[in-house]
Amino acid sequence: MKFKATTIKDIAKALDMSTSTISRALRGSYEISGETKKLVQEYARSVNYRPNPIAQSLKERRSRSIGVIVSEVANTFFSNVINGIESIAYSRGYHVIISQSHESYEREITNLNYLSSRSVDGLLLSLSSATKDVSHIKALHEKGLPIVFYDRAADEIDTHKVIIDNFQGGYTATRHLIKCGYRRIAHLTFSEQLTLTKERWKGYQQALAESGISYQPEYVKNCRHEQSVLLEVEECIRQLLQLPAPPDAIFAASDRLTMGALMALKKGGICIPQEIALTGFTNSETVDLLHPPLTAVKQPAFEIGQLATELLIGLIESKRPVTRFETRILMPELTIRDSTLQLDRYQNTLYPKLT
Amino acid sequence: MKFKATTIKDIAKALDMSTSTISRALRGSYEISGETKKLVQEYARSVNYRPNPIAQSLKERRSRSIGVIVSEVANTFFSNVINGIESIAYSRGYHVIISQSHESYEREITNLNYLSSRSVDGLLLSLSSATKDVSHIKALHEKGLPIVFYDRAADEIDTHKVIIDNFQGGYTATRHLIKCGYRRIAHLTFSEQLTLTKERWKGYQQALAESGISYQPEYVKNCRHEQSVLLEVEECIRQLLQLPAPPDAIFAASDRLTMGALMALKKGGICIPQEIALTGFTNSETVDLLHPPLTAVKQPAFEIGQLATELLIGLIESKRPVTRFETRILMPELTIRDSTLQLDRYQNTLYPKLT
DNA sequence: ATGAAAGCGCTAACAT
DNA sequence: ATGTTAGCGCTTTCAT
Repeated sequence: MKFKATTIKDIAKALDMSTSTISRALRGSYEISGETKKLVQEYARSVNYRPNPIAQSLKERRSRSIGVIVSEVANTFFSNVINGIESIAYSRGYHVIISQSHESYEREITNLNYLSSRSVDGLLLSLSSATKDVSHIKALHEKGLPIVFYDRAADEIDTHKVIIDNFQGGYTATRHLIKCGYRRIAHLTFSEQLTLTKERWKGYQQALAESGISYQPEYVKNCRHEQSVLLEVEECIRQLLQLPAPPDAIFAASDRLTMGALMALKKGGICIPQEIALTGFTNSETVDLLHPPLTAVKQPAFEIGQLATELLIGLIESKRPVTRFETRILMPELTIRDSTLQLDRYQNTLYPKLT
Repeated sequence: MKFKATTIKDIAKALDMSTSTISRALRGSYEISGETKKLVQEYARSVNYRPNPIAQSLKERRSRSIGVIVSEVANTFFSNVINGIESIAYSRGYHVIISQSHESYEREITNLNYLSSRSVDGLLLSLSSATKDVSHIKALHEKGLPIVFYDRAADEIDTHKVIIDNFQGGYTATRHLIKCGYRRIAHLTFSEQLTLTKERWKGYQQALAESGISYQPEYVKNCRHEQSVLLEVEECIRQLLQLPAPPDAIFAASDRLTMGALMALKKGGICIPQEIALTGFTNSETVDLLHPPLTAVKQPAFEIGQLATELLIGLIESKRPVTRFETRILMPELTIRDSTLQLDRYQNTLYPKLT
């Protein structure tokens, strides 16, 4: 069942030369006469010769491939990051190997081990939401494996990072709600150990504080992603609506939470934005087609992938060890649609003017 | 910058044994004494030894990895197929390498060459919509590379295939529209060379014929995916609506066409389903959250991935050449939502009764 | 300008 | 039960 491809040896035999001559001729070495080169290259083409990258990798101790760990490919944010990664990797001659952590710490470790032993030349990493301890990553990094974090980075590891301004994302979304006139704003957060979560949360708090709205801990609900997101979100929303002063708006900190909230509210027959406003992070491409179209913060996923890949390839191809690392911060963007409403009742002077 | 991992040689030196003893001990060969085995295995663990899969691949002429070509990871159908593939591959000890063809014939060829030269043990393939000629695939297949097609298969190549009953999908969707009372049903198709397209189209025709509705070629619009899908679909719909008897319903044959149609109709301010009904193929998970929730045909993407992977691994691990190939046909499922409406005006006897 | 030979890490046929 | 050796396909040093 195995098929055998043409090797350098085959060509050498056919042309009655040595393997080294073939190897050199194929790579255009200056030591080989033009005539021989031409002969070899033409013959190679005629038999459709392809160098065996496995053998090359073994020899050169590099694979010209980079490993990527995403949470889920079935998430628009990550699939667009992948497209960004591929666009750069492809043009620089690298291949991309993708694994999914499915938000599991164990799978993250398994994948990491696989990829590193598989001799990827570098790693593009976004932490799983379950990851609390990053020593497995640190170990690889200290052994010299080039790693670039994207989106969800580990503070403890000093390497290149490409993230977005999560504080700003949380701030802008919340600020928009406040400007619209909402005052009782709930916040759906996820994995507390991710810096990203904390930052978005801080942005939320800052926006509240600036407008003199007091921070209410009971308005903040953490979804641990331990069971079905939808169930978790439903439960959170149920609790929120049972509060003596239920929120008039929700800001969800992730794609899945945003969709979960939309689903849960619909299921509960609650009108958006009339009964409650909703905004959140999402990269969904059909956000305009939803009911209602969602006011949402979108991350520059494609650009994140591109930038991270450029940095990684820089690391891989650097002649001497890199010791100065940079953190690139991209800006998320809020698009206002119909799930948040400019409330007339706040157009007057009852509340502090907001600019 | 490179880091050097522990090799069998290192262990052999440290323990003063031969590399073959180490190799055998590590793989638990019966020829090695329990004592030696234990010693070696413990030492290996203590130095965190990992076999180098590149070297293993080179030696064994297999990589324990399978290549997958999808059109786009950023398409729910394909990302769910990938999840299905991974779930099986993972448990059988295979790794998955994903490439995207982006519906381009050239990229399909490049990826195919890369993957095959990269010594994947087998290939899971879905044709790009631009692929008309499959001789590049045929060549690989004839060389003995195990290939399983999923979803979009090449008729000319005799190998395992996992597809859905596309005829049934087209038939059921159209039939549903007819049952609702729609009579002027348009059909948005894509790449004419794909069998899948033809089958869905046939299903559409059959449903019409059974109800005595004459087939109107001007109701069938082909979108070539040559430019932005949205623009193409918009143009198609514009043409449809300008017909003397514009359609009262649209059946779209692919995910992107369905979303494109929804977008175009919304943009044109046309109400669904009041002014025109819409149904189509889609695997979007947010289909319930759309406005309106779409009546749609969903493909069992996860199962397709699983089944295709099982068949492929069967092929890879088969002792003798497989000559009898099977085509597994899964059933798509129509879910009725709000983008199609039971029209009262057709509840009477004006039109032939439909059961 | 070309060839011979070693070696990347691993496995396995063939000794012993 | 363990060691020796060859070889997977390629690159590269060292001869010639």
